[in-house]
Amino acid sequence: MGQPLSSSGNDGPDIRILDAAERLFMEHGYEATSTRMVTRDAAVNLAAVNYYFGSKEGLMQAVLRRRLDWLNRERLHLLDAAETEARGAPLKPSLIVDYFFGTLLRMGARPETGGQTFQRLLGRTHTEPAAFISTFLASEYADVVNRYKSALCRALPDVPREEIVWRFHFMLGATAYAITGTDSLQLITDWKMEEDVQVQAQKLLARLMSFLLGGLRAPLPQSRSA
Amino acid sequence: MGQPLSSSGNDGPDIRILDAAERLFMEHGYEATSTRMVTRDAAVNLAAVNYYFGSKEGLMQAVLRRRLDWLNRERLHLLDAAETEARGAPLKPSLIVDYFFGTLLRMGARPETGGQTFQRLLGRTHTEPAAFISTFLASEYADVVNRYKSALCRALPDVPREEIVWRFHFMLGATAYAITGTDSLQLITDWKMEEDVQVQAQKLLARLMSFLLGGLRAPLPQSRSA
DNA sequence: GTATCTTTCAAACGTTCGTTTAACTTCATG
DNA sequence: CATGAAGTTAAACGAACGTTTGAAAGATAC
Repeated sequence: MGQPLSSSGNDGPDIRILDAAERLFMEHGYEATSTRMVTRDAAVNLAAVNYYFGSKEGLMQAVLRRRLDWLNRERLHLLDAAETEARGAPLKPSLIVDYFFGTLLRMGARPETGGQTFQRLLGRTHTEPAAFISTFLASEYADVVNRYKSALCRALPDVPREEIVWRFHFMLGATAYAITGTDSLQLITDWKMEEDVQVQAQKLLARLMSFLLGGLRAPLPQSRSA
Repeated sequence: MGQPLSSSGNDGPDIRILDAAERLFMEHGYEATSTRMVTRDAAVNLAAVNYYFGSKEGLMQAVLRRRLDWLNRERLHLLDAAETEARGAPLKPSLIVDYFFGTLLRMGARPETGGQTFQRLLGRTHTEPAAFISTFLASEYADVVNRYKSALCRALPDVPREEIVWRFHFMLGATAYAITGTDSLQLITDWKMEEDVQVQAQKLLARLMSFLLGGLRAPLPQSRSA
C-alpha cells in the first residue's frame, strides 16, 4: 500500500486536510473553496496547506491523486488479467465497459476509497475550467485511456477508430454527469431514502451499463444525409 | 422578438457586457471570472455590471436567460407542432430526442444564437456548484423537461417511467459533456481544422444522435442478478 | 542536556474581489 | 434654456483571498 486510503478519524494532519478538501471541493468546486475553509474543517492551522502541499493547486492535485492512482491501477490490472486470459482474442465490449466504468461506480459504494464524495468530485472535476486540472487529469489518464481505446477497437473491429473515440467520449460524459449527482434540473426526484448507498450504487451501475452498451453498439450514423 | 440575440458590434453597453460575460464565463467558469475582466473586455466602466444587472449573479442569470429562453421556447414549439400533427398518437423516440438535443446542437452552428460559445457555457453550467445556478436552471427547464419526459413515456410504453427519467439523465450528461468540448482527457485529438463549424456540428450531431438513441432503446437492466 | 530537525502557531503580507458612492456628463422633453 | 431622468465615471469601501514569515513548541539523536 503506497499511501493511506482511509480516514479512520485519528489520522495525521495531512490526511485530515485531504479529507476536508475532498468534501469541500466536491461541494463548492475548486475556485469557491478557500484554504481557510479547508483548514477550519480539518482543525489545523491556516499555514498547514502550504506546509504540506505547497499551494492550493498542490492540494487539489493531491486530493485527486490519492484516489485516481488506485482507480487507474485497478483498471489496468483488470484489463491486463482479462487480456492475458483471452490469449490475444478480443474481449467482450461489455467486459471492457464494466472494467472502466464499473470499477469507478463500485468504488463509490466503498467508504474506504472515498465513497460517493470522491465520485462526485471526480465527475465535477472533468469539467473544471482551470488549466492545471485539465493538464493533471490528462497525465493521470493517458495510459489507461489508450489501453482501453485499443481494447475497444479490437472488440469492435467493424467500428472505425474515430467512432470508438467519440463513443468513449459520450460514455464518459454520461458517467461523469451521473456520478456527480448534482441534478441541477431535478430530473431524479424519487431517491429511495431507505436504501443504503450500496444498493443505490448497484442499481445505478446496472442502469448506466445498459445505457452505455446500447450507445456503444448503436448502428453507425450514415455519413451522407440531409 | 423579445430581446436581441445578435452582437453586431455596435450594440449598447448591456449587450456588450452580455457578450463578454458569455465568453469569459465559458472559458474560466463563473467563480474564476471577475467583474473587472468582464467590464474590461466589454469596454465599459467597472460599475456597469451592477448598474445594468444588479450583481454578478444577476449578470450570470441574464447571460443564460438570453439564450435559454429562446432554446426552450423552440423546443416546446417543435414538440407542440409534432403532437398536434400526430393527433394523440405517440411520437417516434428519434424525433423527440432530435427536438430536444438536436435543437441545442444546431443552435451551436449559428453565430446569431451565440454559436459554440453559449453551447460550451451551457454544458459547463450544468455542473456549476453554485446554488443559485442550480435553482435558476431548474426553473428554466421545469416545463420543457416535464413535457419531454411525458412524450418519451408515451413513445416507449414498455419502459418504466423511472427508467425513462434515468436515461434522460444519461442523455443529458453525454450531451453536456460533448458540447463543452473541454476534452480534459484529450480523447479527441483529431479535430479537422479545415472543416468549418457547421460541418463539425453536423457530424457531432449525427454521432451523438446514434449514441443517444442506442442508449435510450437499450434492453432494460435485469433487476435481480449477481 | 544540548543540538538539530520537523511541525505548529499567530500575525501579517500584498492583492484582488464584488459592490457602493457621489460627482459628472448626456440628452430628450417641456 | 431649464429640468430631470438616464447613463457614465473615478475613487473608494470593507472583506476575503493565497501565501509568507519568524518565533514557539515538539520530537529525535547523540
